[in-house]
Amino acid sequence: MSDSPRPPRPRLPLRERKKLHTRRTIADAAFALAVEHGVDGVLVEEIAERAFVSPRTLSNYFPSKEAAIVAAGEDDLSLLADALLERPADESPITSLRTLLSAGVRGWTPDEIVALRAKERLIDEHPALLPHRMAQYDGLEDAIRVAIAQRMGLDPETAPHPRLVAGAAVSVVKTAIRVWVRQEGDEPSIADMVESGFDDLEAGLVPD
Amino acid sequence: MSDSPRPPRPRLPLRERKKLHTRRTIADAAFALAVEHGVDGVLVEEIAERAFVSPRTLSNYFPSKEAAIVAAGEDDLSLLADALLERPADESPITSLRTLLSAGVRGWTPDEIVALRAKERLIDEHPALLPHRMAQYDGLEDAIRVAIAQRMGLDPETAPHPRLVAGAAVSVVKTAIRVWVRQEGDEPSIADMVESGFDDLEAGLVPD
DNA sequence: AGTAATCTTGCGTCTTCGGCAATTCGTTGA
DNA sequence: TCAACGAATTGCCGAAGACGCAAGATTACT
Repeated sequence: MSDSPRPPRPRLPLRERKKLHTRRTIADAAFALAVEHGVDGVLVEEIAERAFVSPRTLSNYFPSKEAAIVAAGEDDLSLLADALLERPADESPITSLRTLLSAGVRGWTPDEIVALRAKERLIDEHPALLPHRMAQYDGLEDAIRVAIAQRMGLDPETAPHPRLVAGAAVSVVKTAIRVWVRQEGDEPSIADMVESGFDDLEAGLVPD
Repeated sequence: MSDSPRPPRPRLPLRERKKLHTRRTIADAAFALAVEHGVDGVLVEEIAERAFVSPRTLSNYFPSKEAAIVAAGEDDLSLLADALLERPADESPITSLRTLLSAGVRGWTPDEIVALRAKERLIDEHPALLPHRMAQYDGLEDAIRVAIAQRMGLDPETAPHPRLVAGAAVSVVKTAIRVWVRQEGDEPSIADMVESGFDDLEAGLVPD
């Protein structure tokens, strides 16, 4: 373990960090209240109050109550993108993604996992949330696509391959989460499911 | 061409057909007006009027103006599901999907293709529409997943494989559309792109 | 034909979304 | 350190939208 001179992680200016914090606070408040009272049982006013901002400010951060709720617990996509770019240049995209995504998932704390389950249940119960969660997955896909295209020296907009890889990888994560949420206990873990999902992908999706 | 005794396609009762028709009329009106005046340049009242229903009725069909706009031109998922179940039992899911999806896409009329391009542009310009389009793709994925699981005798809820296959197949379609919309001319066709997307998938998504 | 089930609609109400302008807070350069 | 600039927060307010409810119209069933 050499302490490699970590490329200068440009520390965010205070203003940006504050924005991030506000955004998270709002999302967490929205999510907690939604779990407690149901999606339509909570007013944006209440969410704003719990997050110590005005309703007007909440509007600046999220275009809708639903978007705020779903945004809770989302992890930072720029980190994933950075990590993707730092993988060995000769590694295949799928391998990079397998490594990073399964590690990322494995790194979730028990609290985060509990929250995830709650979030899934909430979404199942409130169809109005679903579009926003799907848009979130699409955002993840975007981040992956752009990073992969960059790694491969392709145009992120028009190259099909990075899009496919990103879409498939996101499907693996989505599948792992959805199946995991529906199963009885906590085993197999989400990370295990991500791994086997990638196995399936790399085998060309042939049944068994 | 033997006229195979097509399993009795249960003709929909009048009421259902009427509902379908209303739904389409509303969606088409919403889409047309949105293209013309922009998403926020059109009132639900105007959409309702053009679709010969009351605004209140529009609410019964769609939970939001955005959902109505995006619903325009969506094709019937039950048809795809039926078709999937009618494929030879020994065919692999991926092969079935390749066949049906590329045929489906190839069957789009020029008008539908023009509309598709307009729809994509509209969504690009109006981020509020994106979540709803994503939810649409998720609906397609659901239909595929359930049919595949049924074909394979698996539980649609908890079996990972059908979810993965469905997700990957939808990614192929999504990719084909998005790339096609961004390219200069109309060639290669969307159907060609679907085919090569499946090639890529079946090869395990290895780069070239 | 007559009854039951389902759709449509109008009305009223509550909520949300976002423009605008004033204020507060963070950043930057001297 | 301080001043000047840029950015975020907030209050106010109006325009729409979403939906419960109940009455009337339409379709389905026997």
